Parts: sequence; structure tokens; C-alpha cells
Amino acid sequence: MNERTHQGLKESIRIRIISGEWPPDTVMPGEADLAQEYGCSRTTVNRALQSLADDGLIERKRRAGTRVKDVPTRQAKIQIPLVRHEVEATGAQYGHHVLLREIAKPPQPVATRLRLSSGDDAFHLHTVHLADNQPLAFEDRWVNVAAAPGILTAPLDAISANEWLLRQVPYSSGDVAFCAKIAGETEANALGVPVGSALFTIDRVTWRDGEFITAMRLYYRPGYELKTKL
Amino acid sequence: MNERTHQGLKESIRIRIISGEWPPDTVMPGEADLAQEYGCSRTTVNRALQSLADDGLIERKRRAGTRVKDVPTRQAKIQIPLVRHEVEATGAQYGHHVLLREIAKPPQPVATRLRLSSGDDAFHLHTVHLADNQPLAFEDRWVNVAAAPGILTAPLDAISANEWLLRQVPYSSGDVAFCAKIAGETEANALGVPVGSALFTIDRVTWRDGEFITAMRLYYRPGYELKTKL
DNA sequence: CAGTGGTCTAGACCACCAG
DNA sequence: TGGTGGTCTAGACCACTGA
Repeated sequence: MNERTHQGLKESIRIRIISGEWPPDTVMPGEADLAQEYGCSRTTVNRALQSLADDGLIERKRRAGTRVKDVPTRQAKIQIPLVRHEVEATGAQYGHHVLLREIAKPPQPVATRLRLSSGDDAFHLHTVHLADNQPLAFEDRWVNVAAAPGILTAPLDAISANEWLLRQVPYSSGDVAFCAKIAGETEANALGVPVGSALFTIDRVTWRDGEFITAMRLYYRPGYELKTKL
Repeated sequence: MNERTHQGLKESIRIRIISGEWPPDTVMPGEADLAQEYGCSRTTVNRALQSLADDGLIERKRRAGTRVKDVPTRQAKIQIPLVRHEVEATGAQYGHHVLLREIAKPPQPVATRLRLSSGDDAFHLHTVHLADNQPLAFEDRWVNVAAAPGILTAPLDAISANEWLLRQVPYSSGDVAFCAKIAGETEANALGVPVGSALFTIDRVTWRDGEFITAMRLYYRPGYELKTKL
């Protein structure tokens, strides 16, 4: 790898950290020193070090300098999956069915998470996502109609609600949680698995400018794995 | 926010994308144009746009320019948790117990994932992680002794194997998978939950320079959630 | 308060690839 | 093959903060 580029520089420094040249919890040379050592400009060193800090390998503070983290807890980047893309990436054919579609008063836990006044209705949707006609995931979604009025007339048989919302109402922020849940009757029937199966679950609430857009829970069929690299 | 910094610039451009100024799948103005519009240098625009591309909002190609993603699939950064840090972050007291410690031949699935020759022994460890003396997670780990010989004499009662390995053998790369598993007897006993519970599970294999270091599976107690933000 | 990282600039060259 | 992004440079000023 070319050590004159910030990427090559980053890799070189990473290896020096890993090899123990600067043990955990010690201060590394400053940017100016490294720039001189590598014969490049401080700007380049800065980019490399910022990237390493972004990865969680080092910590940087003004005046205090750059130090190797005590425990190099690293960050993983996860593509919050769009189910259709997941399916198509495996070469399978994607499909989905809407199992339930109603305007209803959301249960209390959902209503509070969505900051809806009690008594307010919301759009409720059950969808099952298919890969080669086999159920892959079951989606339970509530949508704030005020934030996305077009959802009521959207062609949800042709395009999944998630995708429609992403296109029409690009969100500004969201909370995501991963967990495991026991399949109840609804989920079990939708996925065609026994009640009591362990389902990998993604819980998501999405906001835009402080206004709630949608809350969704995605139950994946048993055996599913969300993979990433460190 | 100050629009003269690359962070402020990024936020400004992000809002313009979200507001629909450049709809999905359209080409944005080039770096030079934006630099002129904002009255800053192209370098600054470049940093802002690279950051947005890193977040998954836009795609950049030489010659083709910068285009808003069709479906803005965003990336979430997840701190692969060190259980001790997780526990201490909630204000609880961390502890752990080693339940099993042996040299044994790993089962075939583990051996192949670790690229060990069949017949090779490995260091096997069962650990339960505690928060205020309540079981939080059960860890099943195999370690390649050749890659981390000190593990055999490490004080694993005082420091968890994960932490010891991170300090002594900082890894270069790893595969991570999240899934849900049904609690078998071993996991259920360790966590003090009924057999058949749904356990959020993190599977991890760690390498260094192509040499396998450790494979671990972490079963969290029911109700646990791994949270992040978009 | 002095040294470190954070950031901007103006200009430059290059790699890539779509037209 | 020309236009676009990727990157480097040398210098500069500033913000922060720990010694």
C-alpha cells in the first residue's frame, strides 16, 4: 500500500499500533512528528489519524495529544437493511404481501413512543416479506398519517411501505434496537414457523424535525443472521 | 451552525437533500459549484460530501458526479459492546464468573470456522457476565492457543477473556453476526432463565494477519436490546 | 499560556470513466 | 478524452485544554 496516501498512512499506523509499538494507554507522536517521519504534510497525517479515531482505535484531545485507547473498542458499521435489497443481494426474488391494513388506535406502548396524544388514530400495517416466495420477515408498522398523508393512497402492493416512506419522506433521524423475541401466534402464522421460535427483531422509530413518522418492528425468520465486519 | 466548516456544510447540504431540493436519483451540483455557492474552498466541500457519502445518503463517482441515492439506506455505527463497559454505563457493578475452562477439541463447526486442522485442540471457556450480581450474558469462547499462548496463564478471574485478548492481541479484523437463538440447557442454567427463552446472540470470529485468534458467542438474557441511532 | 489537534485555503496533479 | 472526484501540499489561524 502506498504510504503517501492518507489511506496507506492509516493502515501503516494501524499496524504499528497493533504490533505494540505504542501500547494501549500511551501517547503517540504528534501529527507534526509523524508528518516529518513519513515525509508528508500534516494535513495527510491528520486525515489518517481522524479516521483511526473514527474507528475507535485511538483517542485524540487537544493539548493532550493522541493516545492509543486502553481497550480498543471498535465500531462496526451496519447497513440497516432494506429487506428488498437483502433478498435481491442473495439472488432470490423479492415479494411482499400486506396482511393487515387499518386505521386504528395504537396500543399504549406504541402511542407513547410515537408521542401521539392518546385517542389519536394511526395507520397500521402488517406485511410479510418474501424471498423466492418463502417468508423471510414479518413487519408490524404504525405510521403517523399527519406526517405522511400520502401513505393512505400509496400503492403498497407494488412498493413496500418502508421503501415508499424512504422515498417520499426521507427521515432525518431514528432510533434502532436489535433484540430477540419469542414468536407469538401472529408472527408465527405470518412466517410459517412454530409459536415459540426465537426471532431476531429490529425495532425502529423514525422522526423528522421532531415529528414522529413511523414505528416499525421487523421479525426475521429463525436462522436469520445480520452480518457485518470489524 | 456555522456554514463555513465542513460539518456545518454537511448539515446544510443534508437538509437541502431531505427537503427535496435534489430528489432521489438526481445528480447534485459538482464540488466546484457548491464551493462557489458557499464561498468556501473545494477541499471543504469535498470533506462534507465524502462524509455524506460515508453516511450512505449520496453516491459519488468520478466523471459521473454526485447523485442522491435512490433509496437513502443509511448506515448505523454500532459499538460492538465490551460487556463490562455496557454494565458500567448503566451504573451497575460488573462481575463475571468462569464456569468452564478446558483444553479440548472444538466441535466441527467451530473448527472449520477457525480453520484449525481437525484434531487440533483449543482453549475453551464458558463465562457468565453479571450486572449487580444478576446474569446479563453468557459467553462461549474458543481460543487458538498458538495465536495467544498467554491465555493459558492469564488471570481470567480478574479480567474477562475478551478484555485480556483485546489488550494483549489487538485484532486486525473480525466477522460479526447478530441473531436470535433458543436457550438450551447450558445457556438457560447460566443465565437463570427457562429453557426455550429467546436470546439475543452475537457471534464473532476474530483474525490477525490471517491467523485465527478466537471465536465467541455471546447470549444475552431475554429482554436485552442493542440500541443505536441513525 | 503554550502546545496540540481542528480546520480552512488556493493551487496542483492524478485516476477514473462516461459520453 | 474531458470533466469529475480523490488526494496532496504548505501555510495559516483558531479553539481548546492540560501542564
